[in-house]
Amino acid sequence: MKTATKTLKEANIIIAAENAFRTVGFKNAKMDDIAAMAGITKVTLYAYFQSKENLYMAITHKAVSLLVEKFSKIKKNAARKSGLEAGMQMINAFMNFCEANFLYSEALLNYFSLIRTSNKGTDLAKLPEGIKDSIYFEKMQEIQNQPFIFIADEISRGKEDGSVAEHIEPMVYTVLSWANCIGYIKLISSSGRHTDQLLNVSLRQLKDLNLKIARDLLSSK
Amino acid sequence: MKTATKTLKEANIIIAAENAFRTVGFKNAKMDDIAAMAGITKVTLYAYFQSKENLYMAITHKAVSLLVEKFSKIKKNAARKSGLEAGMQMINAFMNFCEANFLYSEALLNYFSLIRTSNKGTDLAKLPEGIKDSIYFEKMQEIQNQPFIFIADEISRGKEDGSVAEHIEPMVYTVLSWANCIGYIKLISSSGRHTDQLLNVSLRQLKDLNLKIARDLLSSK
Amino acid sequence: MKTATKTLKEANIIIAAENAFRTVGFKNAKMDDIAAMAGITKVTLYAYFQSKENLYMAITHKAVSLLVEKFSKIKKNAARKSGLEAGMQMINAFMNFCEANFLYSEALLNYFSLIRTSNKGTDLAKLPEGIKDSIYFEKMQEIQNQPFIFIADEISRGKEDGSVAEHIEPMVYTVLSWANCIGYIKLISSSGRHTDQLLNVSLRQLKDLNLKIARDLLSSK
Amino acid sequence: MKTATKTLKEANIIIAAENAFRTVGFKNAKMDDIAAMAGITKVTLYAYFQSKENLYMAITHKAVSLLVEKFSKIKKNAARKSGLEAGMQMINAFMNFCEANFLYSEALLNYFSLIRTSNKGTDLAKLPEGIKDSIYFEKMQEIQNQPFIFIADEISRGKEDGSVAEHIEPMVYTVLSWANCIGYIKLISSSGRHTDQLLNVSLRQLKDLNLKIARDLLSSK
DNA sequence: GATGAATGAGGTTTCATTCAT
DNA sequence: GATGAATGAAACCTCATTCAT
Repeated sequence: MKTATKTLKEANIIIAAENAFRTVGFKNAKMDDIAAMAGITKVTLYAYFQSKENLYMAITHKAVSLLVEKFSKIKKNAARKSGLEAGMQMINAFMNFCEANFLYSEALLNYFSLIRTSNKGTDLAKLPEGIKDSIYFEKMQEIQNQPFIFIADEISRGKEDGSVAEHIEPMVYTVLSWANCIGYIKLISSSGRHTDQLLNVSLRQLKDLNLKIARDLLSSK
Repeated sequence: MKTATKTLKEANIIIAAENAFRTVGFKNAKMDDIAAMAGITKVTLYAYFQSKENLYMAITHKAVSLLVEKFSKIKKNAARKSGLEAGMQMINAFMNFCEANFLYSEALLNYFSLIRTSNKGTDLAKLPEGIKDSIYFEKMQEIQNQPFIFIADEISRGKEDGSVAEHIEPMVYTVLSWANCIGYIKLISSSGRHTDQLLNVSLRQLKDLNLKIARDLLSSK
Repeated sequence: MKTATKTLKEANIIIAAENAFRTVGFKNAKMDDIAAMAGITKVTLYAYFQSKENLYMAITHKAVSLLVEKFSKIKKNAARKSGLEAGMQMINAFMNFCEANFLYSEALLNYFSLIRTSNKGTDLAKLPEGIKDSIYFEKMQEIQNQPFIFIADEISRGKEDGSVAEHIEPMVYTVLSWANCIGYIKLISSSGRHTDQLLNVSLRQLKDLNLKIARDLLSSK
Repeated sequence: MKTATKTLKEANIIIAAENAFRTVGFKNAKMDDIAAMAGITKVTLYAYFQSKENLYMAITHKAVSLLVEKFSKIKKNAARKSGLEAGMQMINAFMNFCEANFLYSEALLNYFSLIRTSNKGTDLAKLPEGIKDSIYFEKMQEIQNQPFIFIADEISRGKEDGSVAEHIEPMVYTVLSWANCIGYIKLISSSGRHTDQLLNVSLRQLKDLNLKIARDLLSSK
């Protein structure tokens, strides 16, 4: 099959899988159903993705790719803005991205847990079956740091253009911001019942506060 | 059976399950093995915990209980300290607790995802099998907010004793701090490879920074 | 416990078991329920009857005992009637007994199957667990032939008093009659749907015919 | 799978099950073992037969089918013989069939008990689990009367050709004969110990007598 | 003996994954 | 590559039976 066709088919399958996982969760989603939704057979599904885990990993990879793409666009469009602005835009974009795509944000977090689990010692032996030789797990390891680098780069630029304070270590604050975003995301994920309230706290307020703090931290003299 | 005995046996089983989950992960852990480790039969295991999911939920409940217990002690011991100090101790304790107990912190986060999943609409229909009518899921819903309340209470007290700034809304900053902690925890969980480095960032540095920011935020005039 | 009390308790339990078996069948009846119906604990139930099979065997024993009792009465009351009359009364009584007590008739037949199953070779090794050392199985073996003997005795007497033909071998015709009864019982047991019709055959007609044939056979010169 | 292949595989499984049931009895036979004997997995076994009960019902169905087949052949071969002869051949064949196949005859009788049990009221609610929606139970209901019809047909023909007496109602005497056979079968099933003696009665003698009586009844003017 | 808890054995089910055609 | 059938692993369940107190 020509690569183009193949890529298209893969994309289709991934979309079907996303729908399945989003609707009933990873565990409850059945490979049979995913295949049916993608209009193919289960065996064909396995021809493309060698395991359910790998399929999920493909979604994870897609999520990071999409995020990197967003960051890339921001970088391009914000070339004339300050490093601080560009960085803040990325952080904001990350939060929006996660809010808009619960599945993707869960996939991201799951990936983090995964590499922790697999590294109790130093080897990858403990990786769940289906991940071991997952091609998408390989791919993930290649790009997992890219989003961080995008933000750190802007912070560095900000230090040069004066929008970011001197004493800021780019990667430290990148990771810090990233962590704040993740925490926010994880928390709001538990507020499904009341879409904009958590313990009587307005999520919008929380988000704005989070962004404001990040900005203050970076620019504070 | 006397309640005391029963509770004791449950605790034993939970410990066995924790070991299993910690060692091989939730999915790979076998009910048979857990039962064997607890020195009982699989059937007896099912008599106590009606499903694997419920067993995991019991661990989640234990995790929150332990955390609440810690907070409670801090509250008692810090009666003569400022509200700010007490609150910061709790936040610090939360981070330490999660760092020390990866299983517990994962259980906590998993719980958050779960209640999100179950609330797409308004009903609990989408809950995975085994969670429905899980007694520990019930129990969780009763205590899930307690840790937040502990911290918010201290912040409130801090406003009265002047250690916390006037404009601080206790629950907003509680949730914010909580989110920061979670983000930190989630990130460090992915640093298994290099136990104290993540993207060349020192985790200790990150933690201290996180705490410093929280303290500054709360006390800033 | 005094024997009288014990016997009473046993009888109570057997009645409870009969109800259970009659209502939901042997397999579906639960020892727990039987115990509850008898107003005792399951463990106490086991103290009296060592297994479910043995309990069923006790019912079988009761059934045969009741039948023997009936035959005994008939023998006593028909002392002045001919041997043919007495024998026919017994055969008739057997049919009525089985019709009135589906559970008893099934128990009887089941016993027959059982001793066949256990005798593939020459030993009792293949007996189902719970029968092996069943005290009621022992007892059954002692009385299993009694009903036959009662009938055969009357036929013998009939040969003497001239009501039964000379050439009739008592036990052969006893067994033959017995077989006819069993067949009739077994067949009507499948007519539950239409309580008095089987393949458009009136059961009363069938029964009368059966009796008439038996009588003709025995008395035919 | 092609129907032919499927039927073949089913037949294989049934043979394995027959062996298991014959050897250790229905209750003691394990689905795992039956599967192993059939050279498949337990799961596959369940894919073909949805429950142990259904598997047994399939055997019952096979038994009736085989019997009907025998009757069909007799009918064909005895086209030039009298109705009486043909009918007697069928009755004889039935006895031989049951004698030769204890498992089949037990299955037949069990089926009779079953439909009685299920018809206490008017619904099928009381059927043991695994029988409800059993496809072979359905099938059984379709063919359960066929053997009777075969015999009744021959008796009818006998009335026309004069070999059977005028006053004989075909179905009444069919059922009567059938009952006699069943009774005989059931009795000999309990004679396992002494393969040709029961209460000192020769089984062969009993059988011949049974057949003679049937013939006399049908042909008696 | 009575009680509640535990056990052992095996039936049933669900799926991810693989095989054979 | 596509298809239907099969597999393996483990969850889940029901009960008769037994243990410990």
